Amino acid sequence: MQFRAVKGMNDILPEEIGLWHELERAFATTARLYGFEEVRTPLLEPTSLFVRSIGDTTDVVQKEMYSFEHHSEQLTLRPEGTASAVRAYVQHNVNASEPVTRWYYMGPMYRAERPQRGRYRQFFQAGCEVFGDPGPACDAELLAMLVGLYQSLGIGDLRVLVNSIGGPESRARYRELLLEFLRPKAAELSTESQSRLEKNPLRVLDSKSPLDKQAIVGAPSTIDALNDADRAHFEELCAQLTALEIPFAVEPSLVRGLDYYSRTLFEIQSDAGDLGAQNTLVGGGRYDGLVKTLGGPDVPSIGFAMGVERVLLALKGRELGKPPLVFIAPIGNEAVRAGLVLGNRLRALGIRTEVDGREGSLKSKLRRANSMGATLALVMGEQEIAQGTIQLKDLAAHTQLDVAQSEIVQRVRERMQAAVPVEANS
RNA sequence: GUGGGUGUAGCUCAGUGGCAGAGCAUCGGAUUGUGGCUCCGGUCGUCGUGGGUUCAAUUCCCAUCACUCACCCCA
Repeated sequence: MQFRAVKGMNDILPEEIGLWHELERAFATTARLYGFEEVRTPLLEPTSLFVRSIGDTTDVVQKEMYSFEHHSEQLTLRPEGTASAVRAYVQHNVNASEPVTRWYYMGPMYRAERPQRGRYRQFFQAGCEVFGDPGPACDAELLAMLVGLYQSLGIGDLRVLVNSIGGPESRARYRELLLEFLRPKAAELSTESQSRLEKNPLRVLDSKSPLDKQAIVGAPSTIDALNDADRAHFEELCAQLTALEIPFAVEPSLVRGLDYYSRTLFEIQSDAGDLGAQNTLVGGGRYDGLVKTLGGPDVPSIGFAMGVERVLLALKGRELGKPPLVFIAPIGNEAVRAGLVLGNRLRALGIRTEVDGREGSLKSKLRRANSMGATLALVMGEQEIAQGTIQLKDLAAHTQLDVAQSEIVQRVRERMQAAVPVEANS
């Protein structure tokens, strides 16, 4: 019996982990730079948390959650991060100790969708949430942060899309406007859209069905239905983005699928790298009513989540240098024992070291040293042991010299000092 | 849930109704103990699985499973 990873869940092998580390570090560094602090919440939450926050008419809740019962508790593997963050924010009364809270998180999410490029059943999200700031300044700042992050990673072809669906009042009004527009055309819509027309008419807007695209031509835009306060919020956001010199487009068809959003919605897309049809790197928006919905105080909030695998796809093709390494090649038992001791002395100095204790020819060991991208090789054979030396080989320069055993650590340290520390690119 | 594509060596893929192939990787040799390039050689396969047609199936047919891309939806 040959075991395989569960469908839609991927192993991340050492070959690709370097890019993950780079992205994780870049995201965390950027988020901290903007005043965010990390939170880690459980992967498992009460099922009702997601039903309440995401909405029971959404696809995520209706057919994509990994839910089960354990000792008569209904539990779900988190399909997204915002609900958990809000739950933790409310549970710990965070609003009582500070007026504004900025959190970031990273971790796996679970949705039982049909996998394809850029969409997996276990996938990683990196996200930020701001509690207690009604915006629009923090809305603009989030977008500035994201654009800066992607640019610093070298991802090109960025498209920043923004929209506003307004608060509850504007949203209700828009719903009616849209229904008035669509009802006469109901027969022209795709069957999916027909069935959800009355339940969730906004979803028709971002349908990719040609029928629906045709039908919504000339439809009222969400912007048209905004009340004065919502409109002022959105217009100021646009002005701030312009001031920050962030190119953006107002996209009236941008309506997020999760029910909790209000006012600002945004999305950043790219066609860089190997991204397939799933070209949305990050999506987010404001959810001013969610904290209250989940039993907390009336605190306005905004957040985003980016798909880590998608950002990685956008980066694909980039090579990372291997971290510097000292490769110890001892021949014979006596040399291997000495090599083990030497290896630990070097590691104690923070020098990444591999000891090749295998039986085998020196040639095979040096071949491995080379394929590992080692900076230095230390040859310890009969000859060296006999004369109390170790041969220090510089793999790149093709030079070698015999060094007394008593001096080898010092010599290696001098050679490796120029090299980048292990953490920097591993 | 719907539709398309692909399953042959560790990887990327050729190929044929009649002995199973290449490149890369790996291992060894050319150099008794010296890596990158070069040259020579070796190892590695139930040709996804099950059934059918046939003297003969990896090839043709049917089924099935897996992977993959796209739709839906989403990050």
